[in-house]
Amino acid sequence: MDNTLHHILHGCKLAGELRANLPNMAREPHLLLDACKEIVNTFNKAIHGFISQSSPQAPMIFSEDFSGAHLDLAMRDMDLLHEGGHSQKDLYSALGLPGPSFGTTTASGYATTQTMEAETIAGSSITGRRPSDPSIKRLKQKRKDDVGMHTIRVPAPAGNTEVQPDDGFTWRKYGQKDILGSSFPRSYYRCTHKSFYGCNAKKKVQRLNEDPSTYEVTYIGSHSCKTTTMPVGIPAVMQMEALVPGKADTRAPPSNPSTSIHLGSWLTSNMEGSQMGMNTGEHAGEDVDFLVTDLADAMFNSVGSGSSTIDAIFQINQEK
DNA sequence: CGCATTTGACCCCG
DNA sequence: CGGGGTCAAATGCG
Repeated sequence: MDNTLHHILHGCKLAGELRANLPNMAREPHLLLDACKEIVNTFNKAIHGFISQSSPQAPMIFSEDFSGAHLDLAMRDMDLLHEGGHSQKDLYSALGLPGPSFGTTTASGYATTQTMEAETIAGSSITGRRPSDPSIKRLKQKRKDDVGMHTIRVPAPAGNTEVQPDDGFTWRKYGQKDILGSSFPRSYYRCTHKSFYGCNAKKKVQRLNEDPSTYEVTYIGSHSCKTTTMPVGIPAVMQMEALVPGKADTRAPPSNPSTSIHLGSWLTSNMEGSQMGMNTGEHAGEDVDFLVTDLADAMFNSVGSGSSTIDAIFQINQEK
């Protein structure tokens, strides 16, 4: 286990270094690729450590989905982002990966956050409360135990900081609350399709004190409805622009305000989504689910002083 | 008319 | 006991 942890820590370190050098390496795609490759290899070593320790099913989720389909998507979008960039096959061969059949798109992966615990789903959200009937009590709320919470920071759309950013899902507001220590109220949303599909995805949107043009969005639960207004093949979270807190100068130029990628969130959401797709209800993959998420977060969010953003590097060519 | 938002009250947890 | 999360009636809007 020590060895596995060492690999993870090393991978985090490499990711941190990569992050620090991103502005420079952006002009050198092959260096970027090498750095990514090394990080992947390091985490792969960690994965192999887990393979030897945990159930045989769990690593399959990681190795297939992460190394295959998700890199496929990542590279597909990198190609979109980076005109004249490497072909996907080149990238795959450079990474030493077999690569999936090109031309197909992974349809999964639109869930925004990790899986909400079944207990939570069955518990707090449906239970109504009638003041006239004190015998009816709401089931216990879950608060601190919010497994599957994921927070990102999203800038307000250019031109109007009053408008909250759209993440591609349809949300229905169900509450607003003044929060202590915050000059802006917090809004509570749940998936519009909750009633139809039992989709238990929720989010909280909080405008930041220190930067009113930035919203902190906390996603809770996962979308089971898979409904999004975004084009097929582009994860909804990718439509949002994430910020490096306190580093406004690393932001993308304002010409393309809403088309950059928060890769950490994207990885998280994609891996989570595919995990949902293939997990048939057994709990064997749970640990790995968290592992995958944590690794992604570690690589792109937790390392260093803040979240990482790739929009400082690449710009999407909007509408071709 | 149906759906979304607003808003005050309720309830749980720390 | 207070803050945060949720409910649901009232209201708004297309």
